[in-house]
This record gives sequence, C-alpha cells and structure tokens, in this order.
Amino acid sequence: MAQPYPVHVIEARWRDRWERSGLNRIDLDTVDSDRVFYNLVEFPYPSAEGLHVGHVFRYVGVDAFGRYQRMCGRAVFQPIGFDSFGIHAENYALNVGEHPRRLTEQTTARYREQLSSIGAAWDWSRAIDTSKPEYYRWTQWTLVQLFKAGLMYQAEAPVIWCPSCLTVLAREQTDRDGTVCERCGSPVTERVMKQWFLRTTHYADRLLSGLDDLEWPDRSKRLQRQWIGRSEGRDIDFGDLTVFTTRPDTLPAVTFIAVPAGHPAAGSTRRHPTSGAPIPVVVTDYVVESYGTGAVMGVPAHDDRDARFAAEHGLPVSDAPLLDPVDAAAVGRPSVRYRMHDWLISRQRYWGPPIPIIHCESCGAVPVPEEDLPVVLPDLDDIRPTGDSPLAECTDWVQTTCPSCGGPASRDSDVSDTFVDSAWYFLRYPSTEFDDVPWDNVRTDKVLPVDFYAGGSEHVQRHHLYARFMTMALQDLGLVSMAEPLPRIALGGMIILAGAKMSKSRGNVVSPDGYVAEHGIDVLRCSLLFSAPWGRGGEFSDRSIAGIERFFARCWRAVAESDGPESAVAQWDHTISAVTRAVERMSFNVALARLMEFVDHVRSAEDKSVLVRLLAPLAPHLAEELWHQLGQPFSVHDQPWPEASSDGAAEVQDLAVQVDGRLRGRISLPRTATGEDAAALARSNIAAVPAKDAVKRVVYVPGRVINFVSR
RNA sequence: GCCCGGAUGGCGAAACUGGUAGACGCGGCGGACUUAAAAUCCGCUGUCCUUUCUAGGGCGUGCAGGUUCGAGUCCUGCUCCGGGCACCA
Repeated sequence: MAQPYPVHVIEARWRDRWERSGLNRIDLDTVDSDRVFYNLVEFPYPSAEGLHVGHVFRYVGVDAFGRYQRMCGRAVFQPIGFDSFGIHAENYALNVGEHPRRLTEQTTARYREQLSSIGAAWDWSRAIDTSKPEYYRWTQWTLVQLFKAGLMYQAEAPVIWCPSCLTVLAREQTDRDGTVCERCGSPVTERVMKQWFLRTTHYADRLLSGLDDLEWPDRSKRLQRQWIGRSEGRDIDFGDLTVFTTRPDTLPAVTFIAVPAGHPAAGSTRRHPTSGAPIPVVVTDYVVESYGTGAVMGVPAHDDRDARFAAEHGLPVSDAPLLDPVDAAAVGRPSVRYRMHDWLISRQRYWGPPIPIIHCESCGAVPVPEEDLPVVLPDLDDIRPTGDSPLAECTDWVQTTCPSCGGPASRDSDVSDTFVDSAWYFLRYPSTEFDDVPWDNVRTDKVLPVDFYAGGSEHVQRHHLYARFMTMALQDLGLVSMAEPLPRIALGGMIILAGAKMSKSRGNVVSPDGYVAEHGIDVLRCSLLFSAPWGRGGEFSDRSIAGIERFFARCWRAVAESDGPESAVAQWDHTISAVTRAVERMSFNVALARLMEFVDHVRSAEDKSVLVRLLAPLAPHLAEELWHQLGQPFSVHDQPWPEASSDGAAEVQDLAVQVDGRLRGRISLPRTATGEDAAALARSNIAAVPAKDAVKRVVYVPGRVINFVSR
C-alpha cells in the first residue's frame, strides 16, 4: 500500500538528524539529578538469527515510554548494549566451527544495525559489550572485591557432565528433566569438581524483605519469594543425627528417620529424643541431600509421603498425640532454611571472563591484583571440549607467578557465569568513559537507581535476583550507596508464533527487516504495539499493518490539508487524558485507538500540533516530519507533552437509563447535572421508566447510569 | 502435587475503582467515486425473536451457582490453556 509520503526518505532523514544533533544524549555532568530518568531495557544477547519482531515489540514499547517521559520534562537516559559472552554463543560457534569472538563480532554488528533501525532513542555513545576486555576487566574487578570480602569462596560441587561430548553442561543444555545432553542425547552423569560460589544465601533475608518496597509486578515478587524459599522450623537432634522440620509438634509420632542414599547413618538406629525408643534410619528416594540437614523425620501419621513410604516398606505408624504449640516451640533449636543456594559461578567453558584468581601452592587462592586486570581471555584456536576447561590446555597462559609470594602458580582456568556480567551492567552505563574505575560514584549517585526497568519474566528468578544481590553486596563494601538498583520493573509480554517462543531452533523467527523495508519502521512499531498491550504480548500477526498505514495516511492528510473554518476542538481534552493514561500503563494499543478516533477532527482544528505531539512517542519519525510540516522548530521530541485543560465534566455525555438494572434507554446531559434533573429527563424521554410512586429507590452515578429500582 | 496468570464477536482486542459489553483495528458485506482497477470515502457487521420498517424485546464475556439496584469485573465450586516451583521436610 502506498503512503502519501516518502516513508524511507523521511525515516532516514530524521534518524540521521537525531544522531547528528545528539538528540538522544544527555550531558550527565551538568544534568540535574532529579530530572534524570534512567529508562533501561534488558540488553540483548546477540544471537546468530538476528533481532526478531518479539525484540522489536519489547524495545519500541520501552522507547515509547522513554520518549513520553522526555516530553514530560525528564532527562531520559536510555542506553543499550550487548550481553555477548556465554554458553549460547560458544555452542553456536562450536556447531559452525567458527571462533566465538569472530562470530560475536558479526552478530553484534548485525544487532547494532537492527537496533538502530527501529528508531529507538538509544544513547549509542555509551554502548557496552560484556565480551570486550574494557568491560570484563570490571566484571573481574567486582569478583575480586567479593573475594576479598569473603563473599566468594571455593567448594566441591557436583556438575552435570556429558561423557560423550566430554564437557560440563549447564542445566539449560539438558533435556528430559536434566537427564540427557541436548546436543548428543547421551545420558548425563554427575562429576564433583572444585568450584567458585558467591554467597547469595548470606543475603537471603535482605533479598526477601527488600521486595516489600519495590514497585514490581506481584508475580515477580512472588516468584522471587518462592525461589528464595525461606522456611522456618526447628533442628532436632536424634543423637548425633540432626533433622530439620517445620512440624516439631509431630515429634511424638516419629517412627523412622529418612535419609538419601549414601548417607553415613543409613541402616543404623537413633534414640528418640523424648521417648528414648530406637528409631531406624532408612534410605528413601525423596530426601534431598542439599536441603536442610539432609535428614528428615518420618511421620507416617501426619505426612502423606511418609505414610506411603511406611506402607510400602512395612514401617510402623504411630498415633501418639501431637505436642501443643508451647511444647512444640521448645523442641530442638530454631532454624531457618532456604531453598536458594549460593550462586555457583564457575563454568568449565571458554567464552566468558576468566575467573581472576591465581592458585599458589603456598598461598592458596590469591586474587589477581587490580592493576593486573583484566585477565585477558587468550585467543585459543581450538576450543573443542577435551574433558577439562578449555583454558587449562593453554599452559603458557595458566602458568604464572603468585602475586603474593612470587613463586610459581597457576591461573584458575574456569570462566564466570554470564549472569555475573549482567549482575552489574546497569552500573557501568553512566560511567563508560572512565577507564580507571568501574563506575564513578558521583555519576552513579546522580543516575541510579534505574527509574524504569523493562524485562522479561524469564529473568525474575536469576538476573533480577543476582542484580539485587550484587548491589547489596557492593553497598556493604561501601562501593555504591543504594541497596536496590531496580526499584521499578515492568515485565513485557512475549511475542510468540504458532504457540511457541520465537527461536531459530524452532524455525519460527520472524525478522523485522522485510517489514521495515516495505512499510518503514514507524508502521511496524505501531502495528506491533497496536496488536496487544505491551505487558501481554501474544501471537504475532501482521494484520494490523494495513490499519496503521491508513491511520498514518489520515494523520498526514489531517496535518497537510484543512477544510472548513478552523476551530478549537473540545474533544482534545478527552483524547489527551485518555492517551496519557494509556501510555502511563504501557497500553499503547489503547493510546493508538484513541488517536485513531480523533485524527479526523484534526482536519479542522486550530492547533494540529497536539496530535503530532501525542503521536511522537509511538511514531517518532512521522511525528518529526509532521512537526516540520507545521513549520515548528526541531525537534518534536523536545516538546512538552500536551495537557488537558479541563476534566470534561461539563461536556454533554450519554447516561444509561436502567429499570431494575436493565437497560431501557439513554439520555444526554452533562455530568454536573443533579440526580433530580437526570431523573426528570429520563422520565420524560423513556416510556419504560415507572411512575414516581412505583419507584423505591433511584441510583444515580453521574456520567454513567441512572437506575430506577421498583422492587 | 503446590502457587500464579488467562479464557470476551470470524480475528487482534477495549471496558477507569462493580455502572451503557464488544471502543479501536483487521476481515467480510453493501454503496459512492472511476472507462476499469487501486487508493479514498460512506453504511452495515455478537445472536435470536417480534415488527405497523420504526423500533421493541430476549439471550450473550469458558461452565455452574452466589452477593448486589446493577457483575466481564467481587465470592464459591469446576473445565480448558499458558507459566513458575516440585519428592524442599
């Protein structure tokens, strides 16, 4: 469908002008802290398939929101970057036989181009890339700080191992409930290795209580609470064997103690702490070694699982009376357990920041001195897995001297989890030009916390939690002043195709490129935003494109043409407040609907700039062009957001007339009319309204309904 | 198993805090303009019944109840779809 204007010429022209004029950048040195609006969206992992329309949907919603904030007078800081380290890139590189660095350069370049083409007001001058030494230097620095503070430690832990691929797998790289390797289908095994952990459990209570004050979706808070999984109970000693229970009142009815296979006490007995009776310690398949004390009281009379197990194995059931609350509260010792574990950050992989630790026979684990950072990831030719970390093969790199004693030592050959990269990246954006500190405290205090963080629900348990943990830890170390970096989060909906999330492996990725080439980015932006509320998402469809193109053409003509006498338009107020409300709650579909209703009135309007300004966050290029056509100075995006001049109460509106709650007609009168006026008007216009003495009650809701109740 | 979200025309959806269900758009049908087409514009478009052709009425937001003058919205019990956690003591 042809537009009445040259779409691509206009879009290219204005995007170029915005970039040259620095429209999307703010001066962080001179800006007033109160005006800063840090509008952040989770930075993408640059995958090989390129940006798809689901990304575009998420990003343009965030962009529209940021542009709106800017017109409301905020100094919007809207950076973007690339989360380019990680297993996904590494695996893809292995599959196609390329080096991850080269592949990442390609995919990042393509992402940069696509992200630029969507017309979002990114501040590209502050872009970050987690796989670049100038970034991961500070990721490593952060780990060194945590290590020095005792928040990073090494311990033996099981990892998932694929005996066929000779590699450690992440849980996400397994199929069928973590039992087989997703790449080769072989059954996976467990292997115990020494690994690095961050002490997230130390912050469990603060991570939990901090949630109360956050402006997050209830869903997010619930998921994080569930993930942290705080559970209060008692530790009870059965001799040398301690159990954890949340039901100390059932202690008298204990008939066995359940432990997992391999437990040293399996097969023995312990004395019951109160009755002294011998209690067998039995192996069950339902006790988790790593939770609680790894041993559980078996109470068949009060627990279904214990009852089933007792029945199957001929164990006795006790009907001893339960303890009353006072006695129960005196049993054992109070104990709090968490489902959340410390964060295992070691990855026996290649494509990540080397863990900045040197192992020395005499000094133990020594952090790399800050002046020696970054520990640069060596450029290995062959990163195919051999059964050990790829970096361990690189002996020139591994062999080093101990920073503490100067003796021979070796570098840790693991890399850190990608989630470490993204746990602090929001601190880096405002300080990208500093190469002597990870972030400048004046900058950080001015710009953070993030005013609006737009993410996906897939990141609630991990990324959002790790970001909070990291910030709390850094606060305790005196390195940042805030505890909560992301006080306001909104979760964007996902765009799916044929019922599934878009991904290359499913072969259902829809690229924005074709649509942009054919219709321009503003049309794609608005048709995506029009098809569903931003927070919901849904099945991808290009059906709304035709409607958006017609709407744009009507906007163009409404501005370019005039008919009849020009007059002030009373309906502006209604439209302005409706669009404002819709944008505030990210319902851009409704904002567009209200503008569509209104556009034809603009032809005879005195002040057409209102339409153009309301359109600016949604269709930034078209609005800029229309603004220019109106003879207004560059840029529409610097203009104030229109304000409604009245609440519209005096306007004549329709009022529903009901009898006993059933609709019987409609009358028109201002919302300011009294109940008497409304009742009289209804009675004279609508035959179904009963006589006065037959009415027991009249319910009048101004502007909505008048209901005559006869029963 | 536990927790959560969702279900509204042919389709995407709207409905502020319990107050006119289906805004807006797509698609469809009919019409105007045109030699014709495209584009554009106008009208109709949940469903059933009655009709003096102008309307009037019944039903209708997954199902069954309830509260209320009034329920898509609140409550109870279900069905289906999506998501999270999962032998977590």
